[in-house]
Amino acid sequence: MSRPLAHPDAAAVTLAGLLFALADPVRLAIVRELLKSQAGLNCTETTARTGLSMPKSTCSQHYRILRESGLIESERRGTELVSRVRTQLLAERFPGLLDSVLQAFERESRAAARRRVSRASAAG
Amino acid sequence: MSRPLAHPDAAAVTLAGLLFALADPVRLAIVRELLKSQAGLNCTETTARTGLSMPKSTCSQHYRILRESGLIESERRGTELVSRVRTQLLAERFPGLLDSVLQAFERESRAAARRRVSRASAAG
DNA sequence: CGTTAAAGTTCCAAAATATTGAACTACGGA
DNA sequence: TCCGTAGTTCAATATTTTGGAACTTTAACG
Repeated sequence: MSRPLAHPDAAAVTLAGLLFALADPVRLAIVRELLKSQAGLNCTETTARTGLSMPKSTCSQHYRILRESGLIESERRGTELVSRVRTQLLAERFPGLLDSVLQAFERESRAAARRRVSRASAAG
Repeated sequence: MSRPLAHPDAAAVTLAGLLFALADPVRLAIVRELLKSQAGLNCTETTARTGLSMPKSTCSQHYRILRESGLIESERRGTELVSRVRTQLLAERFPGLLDSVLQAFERESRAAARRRVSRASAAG
């Protein structure tokens, strides 16, 4: 568990960094899951909830990238590392950005769900 | 200049694809430059205007990724390939997304400009 | 027509990144 | 103190990106 966790301040958060962090489907899913639970989640829980399966080392890497981009902040609680989305900082630095990405995500999810339904009714 | 250009339709445009395409600083700069010129630009012009220097093969690759993500459409005009941002399709598929990304880009550019100015006045 | 030039594309090797198993560190019980 | 749990780091492997060279296509010029 080693080194102290580095959290960039508002000025150090870059658009390129955020887009890079969000551009990975796994990380986008993690962010979304973190937003759903305002208490924060650890790596293991997130993996479980998103239904993604990945080794701990990969999860750890993704969290590091999310943290270093400024998207999330993490805090040690005993043996685990609990993370939350830095909504306030993000809203301040790039108002509307995270919202619109998540809105797009939801929009896409809804469309996918509709397609599943219509396929099922066509088949049945 | 070989194969016919493939342009995904609205339904085939995915958030992951768009974020991936936008997450590269070079591609983000290209998109921004394309938006500034509503007539469309070719690879060579874009490289010149953005001030980026890259070989043709790299430029071609970036354009292909932008095209396949649905961000831009390209049309052959003689020997060159002219591209435009598919603003309408994007607004339809993911309303507000591109806008907020570009707004964030401008915001960041302005902040960087301010920093340059204040550094210069501190030094002078 | 041939030739030449311009603009991109394709190919492929090298460079850069990402993934992941294994070893390791930290913490909290029993 | 010894175990088990949660994460991190390391190093090897796998994947992706970059860019030079060769190639294709179109146009312009004799």
